[in-house]
Parts: sequence; structure tokens; C-alpha cells
Amino acid sequence: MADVARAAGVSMATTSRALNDQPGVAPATRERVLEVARQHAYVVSPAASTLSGGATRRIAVVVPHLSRWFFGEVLEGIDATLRGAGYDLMLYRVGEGADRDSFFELLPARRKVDGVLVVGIPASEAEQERLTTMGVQIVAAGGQVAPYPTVSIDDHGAGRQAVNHLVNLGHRRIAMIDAIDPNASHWPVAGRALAFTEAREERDLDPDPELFQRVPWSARHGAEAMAALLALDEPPTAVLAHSDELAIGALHTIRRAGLDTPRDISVVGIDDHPLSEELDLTTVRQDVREQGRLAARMLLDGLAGLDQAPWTVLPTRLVIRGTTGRPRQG
Amino acid sequence: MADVARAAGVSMATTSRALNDQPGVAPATRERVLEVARQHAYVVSPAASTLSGGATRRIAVVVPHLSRWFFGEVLEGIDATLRGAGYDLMLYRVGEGADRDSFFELLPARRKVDGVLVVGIPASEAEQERLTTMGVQIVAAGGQVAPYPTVSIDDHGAGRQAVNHLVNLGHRRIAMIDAIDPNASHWPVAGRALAFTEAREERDLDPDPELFQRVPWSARHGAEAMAALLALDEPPTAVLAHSDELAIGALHTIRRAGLDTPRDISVVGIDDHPLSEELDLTTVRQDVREQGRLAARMLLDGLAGLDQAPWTVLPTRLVIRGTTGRPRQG
DNA sequence: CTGTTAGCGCATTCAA
DNA sequence: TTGAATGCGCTAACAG
Repeated sequence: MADVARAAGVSMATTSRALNDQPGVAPATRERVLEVARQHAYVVSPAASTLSGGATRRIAVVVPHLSRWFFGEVLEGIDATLRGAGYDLMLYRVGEGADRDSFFELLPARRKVDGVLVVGIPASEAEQERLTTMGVQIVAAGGQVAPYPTVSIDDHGAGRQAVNHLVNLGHRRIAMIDAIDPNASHWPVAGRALAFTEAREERDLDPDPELFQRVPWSARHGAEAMAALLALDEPPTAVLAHSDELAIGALHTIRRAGLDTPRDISVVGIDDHPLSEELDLTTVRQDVREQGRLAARMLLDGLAGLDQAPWTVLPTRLVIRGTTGRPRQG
Repeated sequence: MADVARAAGVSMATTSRALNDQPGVAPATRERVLEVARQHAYVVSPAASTLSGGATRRIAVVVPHLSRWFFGEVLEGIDATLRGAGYDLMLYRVGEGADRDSFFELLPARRKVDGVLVVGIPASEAEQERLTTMGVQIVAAGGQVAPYPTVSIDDHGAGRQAVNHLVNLGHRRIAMIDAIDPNASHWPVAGRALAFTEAREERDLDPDPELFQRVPWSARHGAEAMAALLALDEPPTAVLAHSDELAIGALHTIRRAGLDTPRDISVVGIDDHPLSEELDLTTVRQDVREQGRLAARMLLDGLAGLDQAPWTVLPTRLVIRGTTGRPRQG
């Protein structure tokens, strides 16, 4: 930078200010500095900036999975917002247990990032406090309630939209295939299952406990759960799946059994996975990418000292496609 | 670090050496320094290390997409290897055009990372040169041939495995649904289509050009392409899809048309997408996560000054499931 | 509006 | 094997 300063005939301080869009530089001077910098193909060293008390202009994004559609989609949104603001994205995939602990232990102390975006897993109060006391902003995204700024959908409401759709079609013997994430000690999106159990009482559904299946998150497990449901003495007339991936597995079991949707059984999922449109799956749509965008925006706002909404809830919408219909004998 | 040095009764130089596992420190001294550092919950400032001539211990991973299964899976592999080596992962999603240019322009000059892992998109020679001259290592992963270390599958071979399977079953009127990525100027995995066109000649297949469809990468487009194929005067008896996502779309069109696989038509994909097992799709399996692991390992080796394999090709394997069989009048 | 000065925290010479 | 000194490149006070 010294070279640029000299070539522009100004001091390093002015150069720094010009390069960082800071106030207190005459427009003409600023332009001259910028021009010289361009000629020298000069770019500031982020390491030096950081060391000198500045920020890192890096954001850590913490996810429990990478190969699942939801997380990729959130990342797209986060990436777009961060890049637009000139921030870099550091990706951390942390599971539960040791590597998670070490993550929350080491990251803030090392001052590697200005903020943390936690996606899909709740950070404990201790972890949160650890971050904020180190001056690191934190925002969460994706199905959870947290004591810090959060953007998510209303999982409980989404579950209701799905169940109500089935109930309104006339179904009474409704099953749910719920998901449990083996990689998470707390399951953030219990709201979907809650909506189901509530509806069971409020809308006078068949309370048979065998109609509630809980399996790991995968199409295969969805298929197995569906097989178990079909094996019941009296199979359900409709199934609510915690996610589209589970629903897709269920659909396949139904087909293999020689049954048809929605003639023999209805299936509704939640998410609106890219393949769902093609598989004609009725589902509750959420805008995942937008959640990423918003969460990143909130984090950036916090970094800028602006007020943040404490909890933003994005709407969901029932998308009726071909896998749901009235039960057989109306 | 000064505090630690004082508390341990040694100089900063010794402290630095001890903390960085460098030679020239008496075991006893090293242990004492480490112990003091632990008590003080001290961690080195990466910014200061970098500034002082050290490396960043950061790797940039460049991908064209984030919400597609393949890229999430590669990232899982990369992340695992990088984390194990104590490196951080900076994620860059770059498309084509302006933001891509600016990426390759700015990243190396800013010395933000020690190396770059390019996934799924070929870097031009100019871009590659720009990186290496700035002292940044580069390794590629995923379906492409590049003038620098690369790990991929043999796309041509994978295509062959798929076509041969169909030919061996007795099919002669075989169609291909190829993928074109609207986000990429160069399409790296042309090998799959090449295998198809070659087999057409070598194995005496029906050369009807209408049997070759090329569509954007999505289940929906796969479905549309399949509809076009079914609308032909003489539909194919088998279809090779460039990827499982396209194949899944095709399968759905087939079902909607009241046809059955493999009775009326056979379908084979490439990838072994997580949903393929559940949908019983015959496919050619590739180990995507391993590609990520290996690519990261190669990059790390290069950084360490070790020899790198110039081009590593991972095996693929035909997985015969329920969507392929002999043609109707065998 | 601009310049001067003083660190930021570490790795690395070169001596001892 | 260890220590003292130097500089990495920049930003933030403070002065002018």
C-alpha cells in the first residue's frame, strides 16, 4: 500500500481511507488513489486489515449435513447475500459431540469470522453466549426456536396445513411418518409432528398409536415405514410425511404394493423438494433459499449495528398435486 | 503470545516454535509452553500468522451449484479431509461470466487461501496460470480433464457400462437423454454422450437422430424429453439418461403414460443418486464423496510439496436394479 | 480534508 | 537449544 500511496502522492492513511470507502477524503483524491491502485493491480491484504483491528469480513456457516437438498438450497441463499456484501463464506459441517464442541470452543477465540450462521441445528445457550461474548454475531436459520435472531418457517403451521388438507378431504385414519435425525440430539422441527398429534384430538382422527411412525431421514426409511403401515390390519387412508424425501419413499412402497395414489391412499409431504413436482407429490412448500438470504441479511444487519428482527417466520403454502384425494368411500 | 512466553519463562520465539511443532525445542520446554498455553486458553491469531509470512490454512472450494446432490456430496468429502488436516473451507459458488471472472481475478491476489479446489467446472488455462503464478495450488474434481491435477470418474467408461448393459440385454433402438448445463459454457461430462454415439456405430444400434435428446439438468426436463421420445412413431425400447435426476423424470413420464419398466421400456441412469435405490433405478454408481476426499488430499499433498498424481480416475460400477430388462420381443 | 505515529500478534532471521 | 530484534501490511488515533 505504501507504493500506491507514494505513487498517488498521498499518505498511507488517506490511501487506506480511499480504498475502504471511508468518509473524509476529497472525491478527487479518492479517485486518484483508486486509479493508481488499479494500475498497480493492488488489493489490500485481508490478513493485515484483520490484524490491525479490523473485521475479518468472513462469516461461518454451520450445517449438520451437506448432501441434503435443504442445506444446499439454504447455502445458495446465504452465498448470494454474502457475496453481494463482499463477505466470504467459511463452511463448517459439524455433527454432534466432539467436533461440535471443539467448533464452538475454537472458532470464536480464533477470531476467524465476524459472525456465525447456524443452519438446522440449535446452538445451546452456552454456545450462543460463548459466541456473543467474544463479539461474534449469531443468527439461526431453518426450523428451530432459538434465543437469538432466527429465520424459519412455522413448522407447526406447515404441519397443520398438511393435516388439514387431508382432514378436509374426508380422511380420518391418517398416519404420520415423522423424521428423527440421528445426527442431532435435539430435533428442531418437532412442530410438524405436534401439528399431527394435535389434529388427532381436535379433529377427531383415529388415535391408533401404530399410525405414528418415526424413522431416520431418508427415502429408504420412508419406504420401510410405509410398508409397516400397509401391513396393519387396517391401513391408513392417508399419510402425512415429515418431509418430501420420506414421502417419496412412501410413494414407492405404495406403488410396489400395487396400490395407487390417491385412489387407494393419499400422501402429502412437506418441503417441495425439486423432485416432488415431477413425482406429482402434494406437499407444503417452503422457500428455503429465501430463508438463507434473509438469515444472512439479518446477520449482516447485526454486524452493521442495525436493529434485527428477533424472529422472522416465512410463509408456507399447500401445493395440491396428484397424490392426495378423497378417501375411497368418501 | 507474549503472555504465554512470559508465564513459561521463555522467549516468544521459542513459544512460537513450540506451538507450531517446529524442531529445535527441547521436549521439556515444549511441554511446558504447551501447558501454559492450555491454562491461558490461548490460541494463535491466524491473521497475525498469515501476515507474518505464514500460510492462511484456508482452501477455496469453487462450485457452480450448491443445491444439487453431486456438489453437496463432494463437499462432504472435501470437508472431511480438510477438517482432518486443520484447514478451513471457503466456499465460492461461481457461475459463468462476470462473477466468475472476478473470482479468478481477485482471489489469488488477495491471498485469502493457500489452494483452490475447482469442482465440476473446468478452469481455463489462463485462470489456472493466474492461480499457480500467484503461488496458489489448484486441483480439480468432478467430470473434467484439466491441465492440472484432477480426480474424476471415467465418464466415457461410465457411459459405456450403461449402454453395454442395454445392448447386452438385446436392445437396439436405444435413446439417450443428455444433459446440458445452462450455467456452463463448457460441458465437462461430454464423455457420457460420446460413449452413446460410439456404441451406436460399433454395436449396430438404430442411428435415428431423434433418439438423442439434450435438455437442461432437471427431473422435469428429463420427463419432457421422455415424453418426446414416447411420442415418436417408433419409441425406443430403452433409454440411457445422462444422470439419475433426468432418469427419474423419465420414469415418471413412463408411468404416467401407463407403461411399465422394464416390461415396456428400460431406463438406466448414471450417478446412483440417493433416491435411485428407492426408485429401483438401474444406474452406474460413482463414489462422489470419495472424489472430494481424494481431491482435497491431493491439494494438501501439493501444498506440502509432495508429489501428486496428475490425474486420478475413480472406478464406476453398474448397479442393476428394476428398471432394465430384455426388450419385449427379445 | 490530510498526514504522522503507533501498534495489531506472530514468524523469522541472526546471534549467542 | 534459545533469545532479541525486525518486519509482515494495515487501520485508528490524534494532530494539523
